[in-house]
Amino acid sequence: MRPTMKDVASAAGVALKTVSRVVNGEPGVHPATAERVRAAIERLGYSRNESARVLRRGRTATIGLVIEDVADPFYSGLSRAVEDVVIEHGCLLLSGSSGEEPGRERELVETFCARRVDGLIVVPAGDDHTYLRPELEAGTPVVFADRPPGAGLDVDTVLADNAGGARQAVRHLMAHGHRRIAFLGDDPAIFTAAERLRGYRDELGELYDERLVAMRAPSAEAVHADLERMFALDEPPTALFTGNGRYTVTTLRALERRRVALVGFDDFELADLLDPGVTVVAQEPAWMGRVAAELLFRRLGGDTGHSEHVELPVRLIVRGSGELPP
Amino acid sequence: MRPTMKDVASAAGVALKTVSRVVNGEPGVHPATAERVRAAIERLGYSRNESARVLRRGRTATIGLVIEDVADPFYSGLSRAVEDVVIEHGCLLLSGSSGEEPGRERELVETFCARRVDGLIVVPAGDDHTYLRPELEAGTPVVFADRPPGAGLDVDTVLADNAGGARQAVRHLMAHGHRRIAFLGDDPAIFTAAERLRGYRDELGELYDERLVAMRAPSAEAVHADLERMFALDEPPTALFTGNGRYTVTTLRALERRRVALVGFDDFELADLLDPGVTVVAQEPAWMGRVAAELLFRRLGGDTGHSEHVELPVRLIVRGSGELPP
DNA sequence: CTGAAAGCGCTAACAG
DNA sequence: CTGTTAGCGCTTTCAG
Repeated sequence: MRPTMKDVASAAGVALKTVSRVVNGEPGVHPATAERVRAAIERLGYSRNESARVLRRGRTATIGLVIEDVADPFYSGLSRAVEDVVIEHGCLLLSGSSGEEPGRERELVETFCARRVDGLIVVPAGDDHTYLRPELEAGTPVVFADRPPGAGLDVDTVLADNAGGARQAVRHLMAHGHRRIAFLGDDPAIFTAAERLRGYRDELGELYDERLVAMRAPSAEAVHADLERMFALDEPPTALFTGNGRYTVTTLRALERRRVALVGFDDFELADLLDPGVTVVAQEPAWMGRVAAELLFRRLGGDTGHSEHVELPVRLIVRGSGELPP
Repeated sequence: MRPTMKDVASAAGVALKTVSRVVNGEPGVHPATAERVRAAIERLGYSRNESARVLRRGRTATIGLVIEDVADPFYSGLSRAVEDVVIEHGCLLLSGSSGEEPGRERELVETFCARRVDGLIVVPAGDDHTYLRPELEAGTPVVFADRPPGAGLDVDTVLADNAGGARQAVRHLMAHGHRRIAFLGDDPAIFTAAERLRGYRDELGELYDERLVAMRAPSAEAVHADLERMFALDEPPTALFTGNGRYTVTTLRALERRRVALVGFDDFELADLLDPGVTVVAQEPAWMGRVAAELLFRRLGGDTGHSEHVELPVRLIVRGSGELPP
């Protein structure tokens, strides 16, 4: 089996505690003794068992991250930023993808909690988070990112200005002469989709027409069908506003080479290389991840103030598709 | 503090061990007793402390994954697949990005090992992995993915057919009449880059001209400069072969709207929407991740056969850019 | 069917 | 400067 501190201790002819001191760089060990211990460690190939340490100290130095899907560029960008902050703080990251399934989200969170992660960053899939109550009461800080928790939970949140971004997109298209602007977005059960719809609707005001709205999961078939339906209207849309990165891409594919004005929510790689370049309302996933992680570590550092609600601005990037005339 | 098994035991008026039996679904507990225990668990909000369990049982039910960068679509696709397999096996995934730095790779691996992960999947950044020796001797299975370990380490590997893919790309361009085919790739210190160069060179044979080869990190400036240099030659290239996804994108950007035949290694989203569509040699990161993870779990299941070396095929996807005439 | 005791490998508290 | 002791919360072993 693997050598333990006890083995190192007898190999070096010292007490267990002395080895512990050397391993943890605690002061008060004679240099010569320390050297003997280090030699024994080297010789036996000893490495501290963190599990035992965790059990004794009560902190795992581990953060849990639940996102929707690591393979989605938005979330992988967020993950990487979280990871960087976590490492800076000498911790490790346990992460999992919920796949937009509330049950999976809950399982992941509960498994992370059973492992006693020191803190949790969650992009929720569901809208009932009462199951987190005991964990919060036990003192585990939790930060929700991208989407808020279900009702009745008072935790820190880091969200983007979804409604404001949607307003900006619509305003931009209207400034370029459009009056018939369609919105293609995800199921409004998803917070961000609902918020973007709200912004779209608010900005359009009188011009709002529900026939120009389609909200469901962005399959190629769904998007194709929705576009066909809208373009067959008496007054078809002259511009499109797509509700997220995946929607934008699916829509561009469905449009084939038809040139229709388009603004998408979320930036994506190569948006600039398409013809025309795709005008987008860009979020910064890495920024969101970093802010959420830093907030979490502030809580871990002892900040027990009121829950904070950060709203990250978004910005319009003009590239051509949003400036096409009606 | 949090309730422990002991607390549950006294609340239910049974012994510690009985609670343990109920929590673990072990047989041999009277239904009525079990019910009392479950009620106490519910009432106290008890959840088992996995750290203590791990310490006692010696298995963490955790797999470590070291990749280059989660934010890179290739690795995030691989990650997601690994994660799925890991979850299927009731385990959790600890992951980290090396950022192509050997030191960071080693730190991550060692930290994972100190946490006693049950197994490790590594996309190495460095080429010396002797530091893994003690871990391997302790019986921790390790699978290398995408790139092999440094000399002297006999472990399982899952690699793509890099050289074959490069040969395929070159053959395709030659079949379309090209004789001056440039190669833009990463630093050949990176295994995949070196292998692709090898395939490119082999296939070109007599036509190989080192002036048409540029290998370094794909910054916009570097690629721009390399292209300028090559296009200024007496016999400039009529086609380009780019060594990975990031290189392809950087090169497309540097080319602006110049139409040059191009085949890229790695597929990427929107390759089909560009004009012309980008012909690529595609790998399947999710497949690689799944194969690596399944191999790892076979080892964890007790398979102690010789180390395996899986080579995953790649496939050419024809979209237009690779079929442009000289 | 139930329980008491030992101990996983480490750190905290306190002596020497 | 060094060592001893107790115990983190659980599972394992063995005894009722």
